[in-house]
Amino acid sequence: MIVKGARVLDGSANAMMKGKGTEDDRPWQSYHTVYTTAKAGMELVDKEKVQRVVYEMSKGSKYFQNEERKEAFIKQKIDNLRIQCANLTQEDLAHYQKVADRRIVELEASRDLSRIWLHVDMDAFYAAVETLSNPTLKGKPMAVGSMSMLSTANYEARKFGVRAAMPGFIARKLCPELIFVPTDFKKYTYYSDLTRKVFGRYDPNFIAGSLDEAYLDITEVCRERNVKSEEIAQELRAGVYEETGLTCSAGVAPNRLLAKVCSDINKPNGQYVLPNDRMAVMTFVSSLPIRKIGGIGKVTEHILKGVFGINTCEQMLEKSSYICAFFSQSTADFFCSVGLGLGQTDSPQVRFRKSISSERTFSATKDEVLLHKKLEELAEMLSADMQKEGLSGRTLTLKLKTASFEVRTRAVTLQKYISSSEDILKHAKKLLQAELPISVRLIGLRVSQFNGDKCSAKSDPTQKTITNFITSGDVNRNCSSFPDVADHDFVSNAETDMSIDSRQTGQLDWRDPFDGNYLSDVDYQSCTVQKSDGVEEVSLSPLVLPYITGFRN
DNA sequence: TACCGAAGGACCC
DNA sequence: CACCAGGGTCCTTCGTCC
Repeated sequence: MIVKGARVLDGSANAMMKGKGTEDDRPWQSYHTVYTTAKAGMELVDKEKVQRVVYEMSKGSKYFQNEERKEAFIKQKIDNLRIQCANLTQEDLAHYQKVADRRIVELEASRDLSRIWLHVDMDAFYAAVETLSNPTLKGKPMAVGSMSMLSTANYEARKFGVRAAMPGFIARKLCPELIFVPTDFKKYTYYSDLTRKVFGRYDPNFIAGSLDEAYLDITEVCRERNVKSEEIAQELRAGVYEETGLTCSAGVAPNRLLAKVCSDINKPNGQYVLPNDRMAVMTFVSSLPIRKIGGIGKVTEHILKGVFGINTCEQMLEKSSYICAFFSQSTADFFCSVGLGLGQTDSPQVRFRKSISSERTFSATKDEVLLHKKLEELAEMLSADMQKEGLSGRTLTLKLKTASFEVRTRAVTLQKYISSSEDILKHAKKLLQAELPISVRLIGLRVSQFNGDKCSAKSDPTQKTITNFITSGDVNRNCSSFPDVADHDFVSNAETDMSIDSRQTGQLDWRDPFDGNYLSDVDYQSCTVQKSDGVEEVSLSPLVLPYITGFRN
């Protein structure tokens, strides 16, 4: 009965896009890839056609089959969550509503509208650089990358539906005229450095997100020069153009998460300013699709949409009781803060790399001699990179991608720190040996647990333990289950700083256990145990129904 | 129970 | 002709040891 209900829901959720029973006559509509969602410069693309071509080119391949497998897995997860959702009682809901409301009040209290953040994003960076060094490319559809994968495409190519993360052979099908240019990181780094010189004029401590984007705290420049953020953005973009001949887009907002969203709005060669005003932020966020938020990708979008009907950031708040019921606290915090339009506003920290790796794809083989040779090459490449960076580490991870695209990792942690190719190879061989025989299309090696990055936990386990027990997870909240440049930190800055700081200095000043946050954390815990008089009440703690839980059965 | 290591994923560019 | 990268970050779960 309930299951049936869930199916009905399933149908209606997709009905908006699919109409009834299109599964058979238009199968491509259900094949979603990361690169089929609209991007800047793709408004006029015949999406239906692109979908169809991508599907036709992919159908039946090993890659495709693996995608189907993963898709099925997620679909099942969604179904399960739906059922659990339907089983929530009124009391449960009332309880979680209270939890959510309290949390939202706390998050709201942490809102900081005192800083002005600017996010710069170069327009089709790699492609633009290549065009700069080869002007004959101007006006022609071109993409940077290879037949197997594209890093980016210029705007002419995007008109055909060609875009980053799309395999080249599919792109060529969409646009037979497409010119392929191999990637040349040296070139991009050179231009990236030029842009960064400009960024430094406005915020010497800017955060470089990648070669082509950065976050600047322009609060001080605006104040000192008594100019509006809009003018700073304008001037900065002009400066970048002057220094490099490249265009970029900018977004200005009270925090980094929103600034990033804003820089995408008037791309390319444009900017958008979201004023430091609570109402403006709430209005902005109310209609904003969750997928625009950094950290919410294809899967999370599917789940939130499919299970709770959440499409916009505002709906994160409307459904906050469900969110608190089904997700871990850090994840729930992130989602709610998205609904409030909160994001990081603190000053940048120096972040240290935590791992170094290299991996290579080749045509699938199970030839052990060949595999061994690949492994040896990788060990040498990795070792060379490590020497260059002066790194040594004690955890070695072997990564394999099977001929059927399944990814496996196997790791060992050694007593001593290693960096020589001999050491790496020696242990890598053992890891590989244990997996043979196997047919793989990719091998990778990664070293982590570097010498010198004291893991904070070791220094003072006791203190952490206690704090952790009470605050349950705030310590790692650095980024809820969503990686990336730490955009979604919504909670007070001191906390985040800690987890990052402690890592680099090794000498931590654990933040005082006092800021020991929020009663609500206690609440989260207590609701697990709540009414444990009747022993079987293990039910609905958010900790019991975790987010990405494997549901093996 | 607390930690940590290992394995698997989601996401980003 | 050809059939989907590579370099990272972080989160979550699980098993084992104490």
